[in-house]
Amino acid sequence: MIERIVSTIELNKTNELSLPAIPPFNFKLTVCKPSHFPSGLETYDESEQSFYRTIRLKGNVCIGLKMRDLEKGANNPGLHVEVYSQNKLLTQEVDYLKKYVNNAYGLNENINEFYKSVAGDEKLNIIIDDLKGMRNSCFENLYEIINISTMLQNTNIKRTEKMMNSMLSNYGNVITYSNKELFVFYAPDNIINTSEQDLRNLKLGYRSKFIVGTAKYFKENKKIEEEIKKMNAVEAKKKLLEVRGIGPYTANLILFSYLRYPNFINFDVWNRKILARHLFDNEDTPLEDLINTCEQRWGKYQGYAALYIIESSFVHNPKLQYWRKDNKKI
DNA sequence: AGCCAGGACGGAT
DNA sequence: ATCCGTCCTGGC
Repeated sequence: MIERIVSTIELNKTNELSLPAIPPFNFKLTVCKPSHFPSGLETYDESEQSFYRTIRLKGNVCIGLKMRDLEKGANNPGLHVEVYSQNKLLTQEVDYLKKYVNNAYGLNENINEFYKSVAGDEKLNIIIDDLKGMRNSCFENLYEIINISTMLQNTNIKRTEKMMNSMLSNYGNVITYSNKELFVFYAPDNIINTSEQDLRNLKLGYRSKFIVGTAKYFKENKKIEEEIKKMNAVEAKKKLLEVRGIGPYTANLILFSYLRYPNFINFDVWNRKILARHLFDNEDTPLEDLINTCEQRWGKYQGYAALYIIESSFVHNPKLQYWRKDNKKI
């Protein structure tokens, strides 16, 4: 499956964690979003009902996670996590990992607040009942989500997948654990000596200079991630837009997915069509009308409302995957 | 062969 | 403040 340009690291199970979630919690839809493209960083095993995901800890430690539903009943839900690594993790590494997973899937967020705030919206509530307990998920750190968004810009998903695969095979790591083989995302250090031309050869196009620039930016601004987390949404957006390669679309994606502000929507052409269909039964609604309607109707939870509508359309429209990859109509 | 889709940018207005 | 040509690749 994976082109082995880098060597594979074999990992063993070294720890198990139980992470409780505030109910309701839908394991499958939280860890494995129907709209997400296959990246090689994660995979869902249907027969085991387990989700495999990799992570690079500070200090360049490659980790594999195997997650399943805690299955403690509706009142006591959560995540069971098996940790695979070369060496046993230090206590602070385990603590970091717990916090990281907790935040990536919003386990401590009370999703009932969103449900309450849109209780009057009948059409949305049909979707909510269907996907109940799904949370926003972003397993990437700031550097990784910027890289992915850069590769999402100005192209279709098929090409994004190709770019990701080239980048991961050339600059990431490959780990094997529990009979799965997955990539681990590269870090700024892995890119810093790469030239724009190297990435152009991998068909990253004009994004090449942004990817190289982002690695340099993170090398020079080591505190950027914690700084942005401390800011409010308006400040964070302003800061993000200063990074070359991040525009309004990418900034909104990061504000919603990664920083978990529930009121931001990334209006790419596909989301635009899905939301316009839901709201107006007309794909070609002007962007301005969409923005205003989402704001009026769902206010501070408009991002979450959009997430439910978008994921729902992927669940119920098998053609959508195909359409999204090839830029065909729904 | 030539045209178009897809975000970000930067220069022009 | 807003508009528009350009960047790059792949698909038609």
